[in-house]
Amino acid sequence: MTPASLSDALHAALTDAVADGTFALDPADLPTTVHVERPRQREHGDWATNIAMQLGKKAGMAPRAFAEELARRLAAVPGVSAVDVAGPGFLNITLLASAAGELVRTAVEAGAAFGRGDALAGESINLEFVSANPTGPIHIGGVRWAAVGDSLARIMQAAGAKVAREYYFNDHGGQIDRFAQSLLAAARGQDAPEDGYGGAYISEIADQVIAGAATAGRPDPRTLPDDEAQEAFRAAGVDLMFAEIKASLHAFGVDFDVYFHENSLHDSGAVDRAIARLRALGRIYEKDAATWLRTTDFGDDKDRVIIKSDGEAAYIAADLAYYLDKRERGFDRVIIMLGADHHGYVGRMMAMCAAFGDTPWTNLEILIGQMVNLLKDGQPVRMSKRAGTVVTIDDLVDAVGVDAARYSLARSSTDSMLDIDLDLLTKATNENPVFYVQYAHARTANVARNAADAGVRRADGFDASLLDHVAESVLIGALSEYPRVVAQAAELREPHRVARYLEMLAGSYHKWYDQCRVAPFGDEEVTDLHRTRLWLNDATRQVLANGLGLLGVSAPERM
RNA sequence: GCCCGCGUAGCUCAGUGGAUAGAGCGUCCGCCUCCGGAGCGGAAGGCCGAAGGUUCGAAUCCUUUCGCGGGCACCA
Repeated sequence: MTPASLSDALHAALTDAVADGTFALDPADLPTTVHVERPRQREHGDWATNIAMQLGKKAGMAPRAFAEELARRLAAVPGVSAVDVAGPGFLNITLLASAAGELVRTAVEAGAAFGRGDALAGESINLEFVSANPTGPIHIGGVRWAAVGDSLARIMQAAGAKVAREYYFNDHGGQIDRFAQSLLAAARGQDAPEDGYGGAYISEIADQVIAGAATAGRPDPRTLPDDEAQEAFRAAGVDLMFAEIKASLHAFGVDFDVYFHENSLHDSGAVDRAIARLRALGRIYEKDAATWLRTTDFGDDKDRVIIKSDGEAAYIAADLAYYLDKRERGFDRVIIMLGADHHGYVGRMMAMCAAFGDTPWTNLEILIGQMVNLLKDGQPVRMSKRAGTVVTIDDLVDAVGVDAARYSLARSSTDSMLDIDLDLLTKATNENPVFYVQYAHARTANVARNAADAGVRRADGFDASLLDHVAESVLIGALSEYPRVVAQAAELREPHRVARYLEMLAGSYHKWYDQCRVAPFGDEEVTDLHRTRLWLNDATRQVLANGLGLLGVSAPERM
């Protein structure tokens, strides 16, 4: 019996009681799903619900009386061992070991599919994340979105959604011009321009541009007239930077389905078409030689310039076209992950969405994540390219490896600022909870090996009623929560829930391991208890592997 | 000034109205005669920033307030 089937049983009991008039409620008053949760205290049973406290008053009954009646009906359900009413009206439910343990078989047999669900079935989602400017390597701030975004994509896919990962590549505009100027200056041995980029990577890329031109038999770009030279460095430099970013992300385990170039929106006329569309809808006006979008009609603080008075498209013009492009590619849900420093965009982006006739927060969803704070010796360090204190995605991976990096970035809520202490990270890797979880997985693999050596085989027997140790019912309860954790993480867009869940599951497993032996001692005879425990061991292994997979973290057989 | 996020154990952080507020790391005490001790058991450590309110019940929701971070362009 799973929490879902228990929830269904509760719902059925409520429906019956309403139908026969015991509860003076309208069927519409009943929630579609009755929420059950694992009680904090083990003595409170396997599952608990507060439904009696929610509905009692509505039915004109004392919550406890309501609970008593519901308990009576639920106790008759097969698989339910005991139902107690506690406190103000909690229903504490204990399952028969045999009923609870069936989940173990379900999990093993479902394999990699265990935990997949339909919470997001039928949704076609475009998830944009990272989208760092190609003016330098991805630094530690951007890495957070790489880890969280990719995990979110995996989780939403597990929840049944069709997801495209997308990276928006800002290869147009002033920042890129400054990047090109910086490359040119470095190539000619000059100082970086005002507001330019001065890191060591700039001269490295400049050298590569020069070398690339030589290989291709083109003239040395340094010798061209200024504007041609700058364009040569721009075109080649952006490509090189792009390749580097892509390679770094790939090494981090993150591959995008689409790398979308902003330039293409301008070149293809998509920007003009988007503006024409809005003009036809009456959302556009001209003022002070600029073209404006009336975003204040849709809740924005002020109207936004989309074509500047110098005739150039403002940044948001490309956003209009990009959003429209995504929608026209068939995505009914466009999700964009942005850092807190871009929070100011939300209002205008939602207004833009509404201006097209779409529904803000439904067709367009913007997730704001707080920034990463870099610490050294416990003190915050301001990252500066000149001071050499920039920490890139590659630095992080070199220091701690992909698993530890991804896990530590994905395990906390993006609503919270994240402190990353480099010194701590580089020397004390065992302080990362990822190893606690991975070790649990390695341990399940080891137990399985030992069991196999001792001649314990799953196929020879499974008797769920034998899983009656407290540690086993706790572990089974933990396993049974996994599908709902995945669904919830997907719906709330919160991958960290999966990580926290895995830590809890690993804890339950370690405790079980300590108390319940799987492989027989010495010449002890192999019994169904050993076999059934091997099922439980393997079910845990499967869930740990599935969960780590959603985070893009490996599940090692040995450590 | 206005908008958003966050103030929970020594540190880093979970906890989308429920029962005695949790984990990892750090500190202290135990456990290798049998599945790997990267583990387990136990202890210490909290006025959940503060004050009001909502209700059977608030770390969680509302208001106010203090502190920290971020944002308020014809930059991208």
